[in-house]
Amino acid sequence: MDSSILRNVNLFSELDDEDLDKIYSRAGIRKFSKGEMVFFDTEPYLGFYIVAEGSVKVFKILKDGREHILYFIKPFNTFAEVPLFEQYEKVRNDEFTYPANAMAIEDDTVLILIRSSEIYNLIEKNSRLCMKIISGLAKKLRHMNKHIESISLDVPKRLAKFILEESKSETAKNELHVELQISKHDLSSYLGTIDETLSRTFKKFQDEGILEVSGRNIYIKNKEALKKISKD
Amino acid sequence: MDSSILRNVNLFSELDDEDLDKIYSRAGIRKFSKGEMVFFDTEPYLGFYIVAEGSVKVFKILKDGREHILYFIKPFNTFAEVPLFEQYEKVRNDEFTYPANAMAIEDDTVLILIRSSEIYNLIEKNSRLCMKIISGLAKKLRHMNKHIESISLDVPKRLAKFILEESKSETAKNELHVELQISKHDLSSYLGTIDETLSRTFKKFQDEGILEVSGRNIYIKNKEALKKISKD
DNA sequence: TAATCATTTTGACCTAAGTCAAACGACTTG
DNA sequence: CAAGTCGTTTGACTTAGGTCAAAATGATTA
Repeated sequence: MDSSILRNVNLFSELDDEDLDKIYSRAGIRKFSKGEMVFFDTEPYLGFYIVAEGSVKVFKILKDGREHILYFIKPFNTFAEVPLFEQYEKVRNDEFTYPANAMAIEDDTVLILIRSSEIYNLIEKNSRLCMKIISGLAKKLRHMNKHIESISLDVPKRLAKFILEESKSETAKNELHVELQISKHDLSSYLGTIDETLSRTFKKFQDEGILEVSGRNIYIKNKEALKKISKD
Repeated sequence: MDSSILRNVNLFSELDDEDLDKIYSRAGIRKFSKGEMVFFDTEPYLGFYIVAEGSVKVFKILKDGREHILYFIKPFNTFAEVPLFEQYEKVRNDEFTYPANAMAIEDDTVLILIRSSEIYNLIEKNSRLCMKIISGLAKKLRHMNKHIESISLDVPKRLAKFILEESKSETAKNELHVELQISKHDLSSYLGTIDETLSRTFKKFQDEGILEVSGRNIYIKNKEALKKISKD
C-alpha cells in the first residue's frame, strides 16, 4: 500500500502528490481484527480515520447497555472527523475525547489514522479541500436526519426500508438478492431495536411470503409488498 | 436594520465590511408572523436563512402526521445551510428542495435569506469562512447525535434532561425557574412524544414534588431528584 | 361578556416492542 | 468427536407510551 490509496478518499481528491505523500508518511496505519476496538468515547481525540480495507461500526453505548449504531464505514470513507472541526482549541490541547465508539467488524480491517495537526495546516492553503470537507459533513448530517426520521417508524417499516435500500446498493447480489454485510445483531442495533424483535420481524416477512431468509442471504419474493410496508 | 447585523452571525464574522454590505444588499429580508411557514420540504432550495428576530422551528412531518422538531433556531443563527454544501450541482440547477420544513413560532420573526450563489463566490477567496462553516456543520452534527442518543431514553428522562439544560441557558429566569420559550405542543414534538404523554410526565413530576408547573413557567423544587432521573 | 378558538389535561383502552429465560444450529478448538 | 462458543430464534410475560374521545382551561375578539 502507498500514498495513492489516499487518492480514493474524497476528502483528499484535490490534493497534489506532494501533499499526499507527506500525509501518508505521517499517518498511522494499523490492521485490526474483527471485534477489536478502534477507540472508545473516553479516549483523547487524536485525529480521524480512513478505512483502507474491511469495515467499522461507529456506535453509542446507551444508558441501558444497548448499543446504537450510527454508521457503518466502508473502504475509502472516513470517520471521527467531526471533533477536528468542532473543538479546534480543545483538540490542540488534548482535552477532547472521541464522541462515540468504533469497532472493526471484519478481520484484517486496515485503518489509517490522520492526526489533527496535518489537516489544520492543509486547510489554510486549500479552499477546494474545504469544500470537500463541508460537503462530507453535510452528507453525514443528512444521514443523521434520515436516521432520526426513521425512528418514529415501527420496526417492520424500518427493516423494509433497509432491505430496499440495500437491494439498490452495489453490495447487492442482484435486485432481489441481498447479502447482509453485517451481523443480524448489528442490524438490530442499527435499526434501533433488539435481536429478538428483528428475528420476529424477519419471520413475519417470511410467513407473509415477502422475503426468504437464509442466514445472511435475503431473497425478496414480493417487492411490491415490501415497498408498501416501507411507505405507509 | 443594516448590514452590521450580519456581524453577529458566526458564519460571517471574519468578513470585511465591503463583503457584508454586498451580501446584505442582495439578501431577502422578510417579517413572518407566528405559525407562518418559511418553507416546505417540497419547495425548491433557494438558499439559507438567518434569524434576525423571533424564532423558528425546523421539523419533519412524519408518516403518521406527527411532526418531529429537529431544531429551534434563535436570533443570529442560521438554518437550511446544509443543502448548499451538499448538492452543489443540483442547487445550481434548481433541482433541489429543502430537506425539512420551517415555521416561524413567534410573531414578528424577521428572517434574512442568503441566496446560494452569494456563498459559492465567497468560499473561493476565504478559507477562514470555510473553517466557520465546517465548525457550524460539525456542531449541528453533534446536536443530531445527542438527539438520537436521547431517543432511547424514556420520556421522563428526556424531559428531565431538557429542563436541566434549559435551567442553565441564558433564557432561564434563574437556576430554579425556567420559562419555556416554546409551546408545550412543540416541546412534545421536540422530545419525540405527544402532548398527552408530556402532560402526564409533568403531572408525575409535580406529584413527586420535583417540579412546580404553571403554564409555561417551571419551578425546580428538587434539582437532585431531577438530575437523578436524567442520569439513570 | 359571550362566543369562538386554541391549548392542555384527563380517563379508558390497546398494542408494539422490550425483558427474561431457554433452546437451537453452526462453527471452531482442544 | 465432544465441548464450548457465538449468533440466532422461540415462548411467555410486561409495560411504556400511543390512540381516541371528551372535558377543562386559557386566550382572543366581536
